[in-house]
Amino acid sequence: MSKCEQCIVREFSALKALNKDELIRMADCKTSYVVKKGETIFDEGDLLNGIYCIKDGICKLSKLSDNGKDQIVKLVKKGELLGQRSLISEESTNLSAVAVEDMQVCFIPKQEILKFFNENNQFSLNMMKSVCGDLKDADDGMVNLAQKTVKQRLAETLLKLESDFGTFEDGSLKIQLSREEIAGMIGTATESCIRLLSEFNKEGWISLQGKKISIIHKKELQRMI
Amino acid sequence: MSKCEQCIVREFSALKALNKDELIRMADCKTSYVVKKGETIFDEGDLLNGIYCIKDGICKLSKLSDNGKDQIVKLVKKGELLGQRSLISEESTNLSAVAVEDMQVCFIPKQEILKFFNENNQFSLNMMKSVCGDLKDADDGMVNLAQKTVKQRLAETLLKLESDFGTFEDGSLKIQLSREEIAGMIGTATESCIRLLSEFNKEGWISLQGKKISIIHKKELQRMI
DNA sequence: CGAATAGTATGACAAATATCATATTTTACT
DNA sequence: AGTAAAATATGATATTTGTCATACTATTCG
Repeated sequence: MSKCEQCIVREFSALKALNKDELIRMADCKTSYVVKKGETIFDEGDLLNGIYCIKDGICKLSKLSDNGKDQIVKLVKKGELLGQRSLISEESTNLSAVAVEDMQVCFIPKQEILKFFNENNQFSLNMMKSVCGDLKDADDGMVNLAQKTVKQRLAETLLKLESDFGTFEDGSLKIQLSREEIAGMIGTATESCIRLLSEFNKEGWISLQGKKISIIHKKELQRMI
Repeated sequence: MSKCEQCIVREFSALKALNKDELIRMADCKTSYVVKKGETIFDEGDLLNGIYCIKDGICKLSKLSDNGKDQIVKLVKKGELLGQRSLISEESTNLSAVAVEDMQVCFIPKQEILKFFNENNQFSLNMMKSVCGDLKDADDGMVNLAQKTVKQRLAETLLKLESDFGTFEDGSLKIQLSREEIAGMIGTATESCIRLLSEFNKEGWISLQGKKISIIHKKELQRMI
């Protein structure tokens, strides 16, 4: 069993407030495992008995709509926690979490987290801040979905993917999503997403080579948001 | 200065966790005032120095989009708190709050709330739950905006207005919003909203008499969601 | 390696929604 | 009460976006 004390990713989440003793306790009760790309961590409606700490990789939080499309609400990456909302609300999840690339995650049981809430005020505060950050993002997301065009949302999403996940040396986005997943993020039909990507490509704003997407003229994308 | 101890609405929010001493302290430092319909409590970008407790009335939380339209993210009513997100995140607000009907609100300074966070764990937990509830609603809202038609969102919104705010004896919704505000909630153009309301009216699912809206056939509205 | 499958691309068309114009009704105000 | 202003209503039209069909390309798997 690896030690949480030595795990650097805890510094990126509410867990950074935990002291040495708490970290040892957490290491004792956590279970860590690997999630392959495409595998599900939890499904809409599941009752979670704890939260997940993402040691490596990225997953998507999404909700299946009646029309059969998967709306992606958030991408969660290394260092972030997963499942807090459900745990705090004491409800089953409203979203499912699926790995977008291979992941390493640790599961921390509910009882342990509740103890932290009770004994470590800074941990509670951190967690609150993190949820508040999500809320702000979601509110902004609503406004975008309601008031911006698909084209604007695509431009914005591409820019955000670049700033959140970075690029390889060749300039292409490190995070590789399918066209369907990008469509699910911006809330449009897959064909519309593909069409607009082609258009951006023809305009010379981005370049497409298979799944690799590179932003060529960031300014042009920013201008249209 | 009225006593928070005797104010019933505190039971409906995170404030219910406060003990007698804390309530007395809060009563001491709070300021209560009246907000007339249409008046602004705070504006996008304002730095809040505390939170608001709504003693009576309803306000809308909205964000102005570049296209000049106001997207309504949430309606906040009697008993709820306002401004927590901004206070916890220590950021300026991303939303503005405007009274939809005459209101009575109390302002509680930041320092006091922070003290409660530090000394009253149940208060923190309650606050967290409330923010998590907002997050769930926002996530659901995103999926609706992205995946449902304007017609479906209008039907859903009407049903939600009825269940959240109730009806008068004549069956009309207690909360009275302008067509523009309803359009701002469902994320569409005012004309589209008016047109669909007319259509629902002609179908006999709702009835319109000026600003008064009554749901006649709830089942039909539910069926189309 | 080659077939099967999933993913990507594009055209043609349909449906949903926004925009603009204008009429009508309601509300606010002196 | 009477007028100005705002809100509501509706038609005509343009634009955006979705859907369906089909082709092409990449990937997987025996």
